[in-house]
Amino acid sequence: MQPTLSLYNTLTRRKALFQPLHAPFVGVYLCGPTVYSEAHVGNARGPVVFDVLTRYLRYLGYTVRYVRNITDVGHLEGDADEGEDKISKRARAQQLEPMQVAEQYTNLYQDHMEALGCLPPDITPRASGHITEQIEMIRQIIDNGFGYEVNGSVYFDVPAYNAAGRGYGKLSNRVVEELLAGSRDNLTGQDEKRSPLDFALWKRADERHLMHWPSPWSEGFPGWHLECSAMSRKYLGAEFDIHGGGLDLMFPHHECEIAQSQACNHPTNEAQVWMHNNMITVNGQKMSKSLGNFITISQLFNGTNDTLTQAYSPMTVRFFLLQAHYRSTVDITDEGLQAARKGYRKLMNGLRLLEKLDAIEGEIAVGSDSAASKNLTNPVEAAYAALDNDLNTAKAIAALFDLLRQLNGYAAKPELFEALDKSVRRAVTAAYRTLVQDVLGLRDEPRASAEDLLGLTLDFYKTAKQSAAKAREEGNAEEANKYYSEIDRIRVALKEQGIVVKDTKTGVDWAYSEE
RNA sequence: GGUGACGUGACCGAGUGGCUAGGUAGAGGUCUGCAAAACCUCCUACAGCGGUUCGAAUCCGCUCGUCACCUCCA
Repeated sequence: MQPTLSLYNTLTRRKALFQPLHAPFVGVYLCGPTVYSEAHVGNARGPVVFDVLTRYLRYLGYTVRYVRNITDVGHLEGDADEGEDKISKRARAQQLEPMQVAEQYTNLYQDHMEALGCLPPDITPRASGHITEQIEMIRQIIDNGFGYEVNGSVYFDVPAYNAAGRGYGKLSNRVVEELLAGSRDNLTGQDEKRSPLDFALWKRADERHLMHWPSPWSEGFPGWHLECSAMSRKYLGAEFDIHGGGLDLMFPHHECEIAQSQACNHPTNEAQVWMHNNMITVNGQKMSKSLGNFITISQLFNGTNDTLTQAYSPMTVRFFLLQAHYRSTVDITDEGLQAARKGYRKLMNGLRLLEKLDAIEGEIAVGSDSAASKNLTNPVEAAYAALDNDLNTAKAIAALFDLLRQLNGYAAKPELFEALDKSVRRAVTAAYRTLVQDVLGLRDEPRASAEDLLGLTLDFYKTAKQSAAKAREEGNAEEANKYYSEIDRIRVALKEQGIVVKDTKTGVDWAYSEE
């Protein structure tokens, strides 16, 4: 397989042709959500981008194993490593089992991701289900001299690691000395850490802590960077192809992940390609839980957020996100979403158009190299080239609109389309479908429910009945019969769909046909 | 303070030395019983100032402005 896809690698700060370590297999890991509250739109960007990435890799012929974890343990709140586990805190407030909270938000998250058109990952590992793997990893880190225990807690020794020439900071472009200089908690006397840069691998649980597990060091819980190193290693190997996440995870989370993995499995950068999607902003400011300026995914779907005037469907949101390149920030606004909705629907109308165009059989071939044919195949090539260029979905979508404009033109003049080379016709309609549905993952969302449409039909039925009755009263039999034949047409048509219209004294109703 | 990113037309948003981005909105037209959709045409911008170059939105410098990471965060 000839590689064509280039990806921007945070580690090298440049784009490079993507070459899997073990083609045709590709291992992809994306940092998933912490399930102690509902996800906001910002949390959806990574999954959507990586969904397109894995879809495209598969389109290119790779066999992908896509892992997206669920963090249901370990992330601490508050300053340093003090404070309660976020999940525990939430659980106490709601009088629920911690795992119940985690389960609830995990399910919600997965429903949202599915609605947004994200195919389920191949593996969705939970941090809580991989405590033994994490303990094993800590043991290795200690054995290799990069971890130390204090009072039942274990910390990663960043200075020792860095002194060994492993390059702490290589991903986020930090220098250990500068980090130390900029550190502000260098005076906290009771801190167990030897260096402010050290981070927890294992924490002893205090009595308020609801989630804890036995370990060689204490009854406690794993540190918050460890799960991804441990789980990615388990399912993808000590070094795999692509690791992704939000830009804000680059430091310290991903930096620490690399350190942990390398402390165990030197030399490795855990993944050969590190990808980071940019943030979603609201009024130019990053959407974040701590700032409180977030729009949850539910709010977006329901329109129940002050910054929104209405609800936006999942596919509108997906299209909105894909209209920007993943490494750019994208500002979420009502206007922007409205524009996205129209664009998305336009694309969907195009999908329906294809059936009409594909039904055109004949051909008065003008050759596949005619100018008209080239005009059609050029945007298709441009779309794939855009995706190959660091997954530029914005540019790919622009190319699709270019193609669509032409197809719409041909729909009005089928004889012109018929005159084109058949293989070209087939190729471009197929490409449109593939790009829109399979690669970008945009599906045709039903605009109206069957029930709503049935209601409309029954309204016409009722009106016709009233008109018929009125005509009969006025002695206009011919007029009345005209209406009755209309009424019968509606009855027969609905019957064919398995619906029986029932005329009752109280009005018109319907039921499923029992035949 | 350290590090990094960005500033594109009414709005969103690609591009990164010469070639129309695209979507939305707006104006005009074609089509049309009315309308919608669609198509055609128009509105053609790159924060400011200097520099490099035959040529810069694109490279360099300065100025102004915005944002991000350095602390949980996708």
